[in-house]
Amino acid sequence: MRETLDRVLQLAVLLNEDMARDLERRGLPGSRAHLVWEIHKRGPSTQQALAQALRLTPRAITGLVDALVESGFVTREPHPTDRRATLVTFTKRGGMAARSLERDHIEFARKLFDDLTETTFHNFTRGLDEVLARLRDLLVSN
Amino acid sequence: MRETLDRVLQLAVLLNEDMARDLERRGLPGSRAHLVWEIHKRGPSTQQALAQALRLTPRAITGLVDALVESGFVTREPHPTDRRATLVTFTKRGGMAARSLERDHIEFARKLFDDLTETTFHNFTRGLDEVLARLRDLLVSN
DNA sequence: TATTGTTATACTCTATAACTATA
DNA sequence: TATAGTTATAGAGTATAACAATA
Repeated sequence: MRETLDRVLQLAVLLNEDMARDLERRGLPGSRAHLVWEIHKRGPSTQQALAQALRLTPRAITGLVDALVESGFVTREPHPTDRRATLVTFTKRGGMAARSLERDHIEFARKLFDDLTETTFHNFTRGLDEVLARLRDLLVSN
Repeated sequence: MRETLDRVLQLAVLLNEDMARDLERRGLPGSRAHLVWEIHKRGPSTQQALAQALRLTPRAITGLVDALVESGFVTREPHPTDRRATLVTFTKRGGMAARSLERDHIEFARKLFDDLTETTFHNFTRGLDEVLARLRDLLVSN
């Protein structure tokens, strides 16, 4: 079991490094990509909403949004009904970047799993589901 | 396939968060634990060797070792034949911490996989191996 | 000359606390 | 009063570059 856990951890490390390198090439180092991904999933969002979704402080979001504004991925638009709030919104460039992330994410999944037989893939997915459920249990009762 | 990749990524995130929280409780926040783990695997090591193993700059290792010396996990011992180098070496406390990490790592693997039937576990491990091999291929030819 | 580790400096990401404008 | 976001400040982790001691 220890060997299997070690392999899961190594898979996590390698995926992480690979994605980080890829994102850096796109001009979206580190956490900025998470923010782009979140806006892609949610649409234009207040900074509060983003802070909660990413479990960061509002201050951290301010810094990330500043960086993404500067690099031209998003703009701060006025909230239509609450003048305290801003809606972080994709520019054309930001929207294109997000859609490109999504496409390449799917393409990457295909490359990663395409070699597996249908049975192996199915069994892997099944085991993964059980492990994930078990981990969630462990975290709740931690 | 996209759903399976998403689950792998979520497993990575959850494992990461869980381990980070656990390590912080032991007084080994963030990267210091990686360094302790590496010294545990390698035995007393020069900072150069640690820099290469963790793929960090020598300067980063200096900072991590400083922190571990200050918190009493390691000492810098003179290298027996090379007076430029130091051997980063566990104190009693550091050695105990490393062995405790190892024990809990194994215990965690048991908790995570114990519910799976033998067949499910075997199939999961097998799929994991293939995915890991495939990912290594992709990284080489990136 | 090359290598080991350090000092000096800077950047990113994160946090807490105090503040402004609005609700 | 409470909420959205900012300014001010601090700490961890990382990097590059220049340097001292040693090989």
